[in-house]
Amino acid sequence: MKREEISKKLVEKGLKVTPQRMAILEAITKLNNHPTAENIIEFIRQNNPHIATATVYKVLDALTDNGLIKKVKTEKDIMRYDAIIESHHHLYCSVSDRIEDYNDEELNKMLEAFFAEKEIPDFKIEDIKLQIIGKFLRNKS
Amino acid sequence: MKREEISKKLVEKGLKVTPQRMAILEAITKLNNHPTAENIIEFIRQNNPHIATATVYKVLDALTDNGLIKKVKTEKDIMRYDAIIESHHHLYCSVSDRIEDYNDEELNKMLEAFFAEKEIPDFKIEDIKLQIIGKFLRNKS
DNA sequence: TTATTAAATGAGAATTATTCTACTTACGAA
DNA sequence: TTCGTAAGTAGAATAATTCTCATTTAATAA
Repeated sequence: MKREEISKKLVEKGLKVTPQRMAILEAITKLNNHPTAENIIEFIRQNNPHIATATVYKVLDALTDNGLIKKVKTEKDIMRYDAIIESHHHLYCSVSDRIEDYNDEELNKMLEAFFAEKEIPDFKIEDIKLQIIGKFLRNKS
Repeated sequence: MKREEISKKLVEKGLKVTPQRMAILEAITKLNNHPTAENIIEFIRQNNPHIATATVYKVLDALTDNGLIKKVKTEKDIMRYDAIIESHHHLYCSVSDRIEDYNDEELNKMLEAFFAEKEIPDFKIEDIKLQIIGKFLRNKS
C-alpha cells in the first residue's frame, strides 16, 4: 500500500492525516504476519524513535473503530492486527504464533448458501470467519 | 457433569484429583457462557473462599494443556474458557460479550468434504472452527 | 496404616499489555 | 491572530496473568 493510498483511506474516514497514523498503518501492511502492538512499535521506532506507546494504542483503536484495520482473535492475551479488512479466514499454527490469511470464494459462497437456507434461530449473521487450525508444512518464504 | 465424571476425566489424564481442580472444572461446566478466569474465581469462592488466584490460573492451564477445557478466542484481552471440548463453532455477539455454542453436523460434513477435495497448500488441517459474528434477536433465556 | 515424594496449592510480589491522566502541540475556521 | 478541537506525549496507573518459593497434599509403595 502506497503512502498516498494510506493517506486517502484516512481522509475518507474523516481522520486527520498525521505522520504517526501514516507510520502505523504502513507498519501493519508491511509487517504481514498479523503484528502485535509491540511489533508495530518496534518497527516504527526504527524511523520514528519518538512515537509514544499510548499513541500507537490510540491510533490502533481509531483505525479499528473506523474499519481500516481489524483485530485478530487469538488464544493468547496479546492482541494482533490485520491490515486486510475484507472478510477473510485465518490459518492458525497449532504449535507457533504464525497466522496466515486464507481465502476461497467457493468456500464463501458455500457458507453463504448454507446459512441462507438454514437460519440460526434468533440470530442475525453479520460475518463468518473460519479459524483453520493445523500445521504449516514448510517455513514462511 | 457429575463429580465422579469430573474426577474420572482428571485421572484419565494423569492429573491428581484435588478439591480445587474439581471445583474449577465444575464451575466451568456450570457457568455456561464461556466464563473468564474472574467469573470462575468468583463462583468458586462462594463455597471455597480460600482458593488462590494463582491456583485457578494454573489449573486452567493444566486443564487446557490436557484437553479437558478449551480457550475461546475473543477480541478482548480477557481469556475465556469452554468446558465443551468437542470441536464446535461459536456465535459471537457484535455488540456484547455474549458467546454461544453452535453446532450443525451437516455443516461439519460440508466443510470436511470441501477441504478433503480442496487441500490448502503446505498446511495440514487439524480443526476448523467457525466464528459467526452477528446479533442475537432475543435475550438469553 | 504410615512413609515417601513428586505434584499441587497458597500468598503475595512481579510482570506486562494496555489504558488513563494531564498536559502540550497542530491545525482549520472564524 | 485567536479559538476550539483533535491528536500526540510521557509517564503513572490498572488489571489480567505469571512468578517465586515455602507449605501442603494426593497417589503410591512399604
